[in-house]
Amino acid sequence: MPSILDVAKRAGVSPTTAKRAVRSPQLLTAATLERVQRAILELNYEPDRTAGDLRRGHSHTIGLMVGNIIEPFFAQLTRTIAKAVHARGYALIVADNEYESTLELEHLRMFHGQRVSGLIIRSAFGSGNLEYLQRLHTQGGTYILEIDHFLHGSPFGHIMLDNEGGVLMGVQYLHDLGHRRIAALTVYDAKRLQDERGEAFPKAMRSLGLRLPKEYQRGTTLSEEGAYTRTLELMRLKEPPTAIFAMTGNEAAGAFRALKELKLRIPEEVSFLTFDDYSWTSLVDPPLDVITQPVEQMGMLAVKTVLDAIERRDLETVVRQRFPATLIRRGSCAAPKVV
Amino acid sequence: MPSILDVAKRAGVSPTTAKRAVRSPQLLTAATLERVQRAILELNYEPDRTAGDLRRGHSHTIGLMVGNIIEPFFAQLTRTIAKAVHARGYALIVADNEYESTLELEHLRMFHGQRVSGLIIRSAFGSGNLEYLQRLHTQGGTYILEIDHFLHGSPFGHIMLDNEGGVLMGVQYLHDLGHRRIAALTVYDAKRLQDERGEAFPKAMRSLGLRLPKEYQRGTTLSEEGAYTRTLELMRLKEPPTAIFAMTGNEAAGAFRALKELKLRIPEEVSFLTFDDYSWTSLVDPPLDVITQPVEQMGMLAVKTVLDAIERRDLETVVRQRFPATLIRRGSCAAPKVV
DNA sequence: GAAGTGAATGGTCACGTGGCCATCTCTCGA
DNA sequence: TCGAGAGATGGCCACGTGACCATTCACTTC
Repeated sequence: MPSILDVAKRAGVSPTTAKRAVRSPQLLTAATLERVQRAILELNYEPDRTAGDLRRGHSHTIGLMVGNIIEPFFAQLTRTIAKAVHARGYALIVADNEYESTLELEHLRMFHGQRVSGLIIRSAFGSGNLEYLQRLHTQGGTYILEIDHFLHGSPFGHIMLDNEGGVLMGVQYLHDLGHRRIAALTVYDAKRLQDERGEAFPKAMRSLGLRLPKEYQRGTTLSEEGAYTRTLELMRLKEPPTAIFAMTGNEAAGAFRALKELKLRIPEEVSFLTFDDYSWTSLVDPPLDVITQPVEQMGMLAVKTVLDAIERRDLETVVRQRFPATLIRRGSCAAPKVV
Repeated sequence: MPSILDVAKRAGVSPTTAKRAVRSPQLLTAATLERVQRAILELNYEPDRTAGDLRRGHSHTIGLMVGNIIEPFFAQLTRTIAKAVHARGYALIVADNEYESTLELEHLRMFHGQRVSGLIIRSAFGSGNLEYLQRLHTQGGTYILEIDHFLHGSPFGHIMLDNEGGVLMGVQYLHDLGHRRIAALTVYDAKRLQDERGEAFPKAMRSLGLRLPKEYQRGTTLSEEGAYTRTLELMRLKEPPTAIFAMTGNEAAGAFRALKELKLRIPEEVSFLTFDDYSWTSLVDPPLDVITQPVEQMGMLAVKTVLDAIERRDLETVVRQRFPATLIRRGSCAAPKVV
């Protein structure tokens, strides 16, 4: 693999001059510049970034840790972030933690070993790795930004949806349609799991004066399977909810499957509302009412924040930004049947 | 950021001894080993891979280039590959080419700059970057493996679906149900675009003695929008097809939307078959018959192939493997109406 | 007790780059 | 003719590691 030394030799100039053809061409004579550039082309020389990064003590690499790349939310986020990162000349290393802090720690070690200069992370549940992240920041000089979620007591910046506002908007929407028995597919030990939507739901219900029956309050695992099972249970209660509110797109798939299996007509027999506008939500029958996040905006701001901080060499700036949720109505929610 | 020198100093041993605690602990006395390990813990030392890679002349990084991370096929592939790559101690850098060779070239340059030791690539259309890939292989020592598609004249290995077999299986299935007027959503200048499914479809039709009317042969762009428009056109012909066969999951979404808008009942009025089993395909009404790919197997074999070759330092082995497609019947295809 | 042996530890250099300082050459004015 | 100054080019070292060779030391063997 040719190095700048080979280029220099071929062009008949010193290594320093050859380097300048790449990094500060204005310092060279047109003739010299051209000679070096020809040598670069002939040899297909491409600077070795790892060597440069080693010398400069700061890499051109960003780490991205998501929950699960397959979930469309993260896929979209990854894509936006990859694009923005590449546009500024950095490389993106990705990993997913499967919401598991043990696995996450392994990946954090890998990121550390690769000396990423920035890290955008959707943390696993539990604050177990906060200490490691802090060391990565303090000792490792890595700029860290949380996205979609943040750890309790985290000193880092974050970019998130206004979850509380989104949940309230959803509950309000259902309430205004006339629903009183609303069940959410969410976690009810939300404090422990630091799940904002889970915390916001009972609050929103209370603020609208709605009761939350005990039997509605069994939590799910936020998975498709969990939502499927829970929805079956809910709809078989003596007093089933008149509206189901899924807190993630994953859950929506499971819940929708359950409602289909029960042959319940939406929205005539039960209204259905979910977070996340996935491609299928407008294809099913009826198309679903959804609460969406501005994923692209969030991803782009994340990259800008991280790269600006790195390039300013300012690791201390903390950016905390909330984006508003948007409700899209398509017809899966309606006034409940009068009983 | 602490280096192995700091560890050595703290443990009161030479740098060489300290390194051995990390790389070949069996050479050290239990006492020495423990002293060094304590120092490592106290300093949170993590070896700098970029430095090691520079010295060894071979990085612990793999590049993955996909078409578009948002497409579930690629999302799933990325996840499988990321997992397998991490399991063997490598990092994964991802990029998507948006099927555009100009954009792809930029990303290839980035991969080259990062000195990835392996590259798994779903090439963009057109063979424009083949030369660059060959140089990356020959001069750069990068092991290259194509996935899902391969460039005409490519000297590299590839891992792919048996596209011809899959298309034939689909057409045969529809034929056996009694369909004679089958339209595919595909490209018809398949040779130029090197699209195997597009090439296989007319062949499969001929082999079963089926006519392919001229007006069925307008190509699509393999996009959701393209499939939507084309499906509307097809179903408005004087002699519309009795079955629609979408060649990608993307197209399926567009086509399904079009059929829904036309209020055509599936499968009573038109049968619908598609490649790719995406999460929504079983949620819509009716659930769709699909032809699936063993994405996980493909991803895992890809990683094994690439990493084995790298670790054997054998760049010349070429692996070419086809995986069979599977047909899943759910009820979107049935015998055509007798007219 | 000297030489031999093997285990344990230490020293040195190169990988390709970026940053810094040094040198060379040419022009121009006095 | 000479010196100043600027423009152009060159030399050298460090980043943190891996590879290789060198050294030390305790212990065995005759």
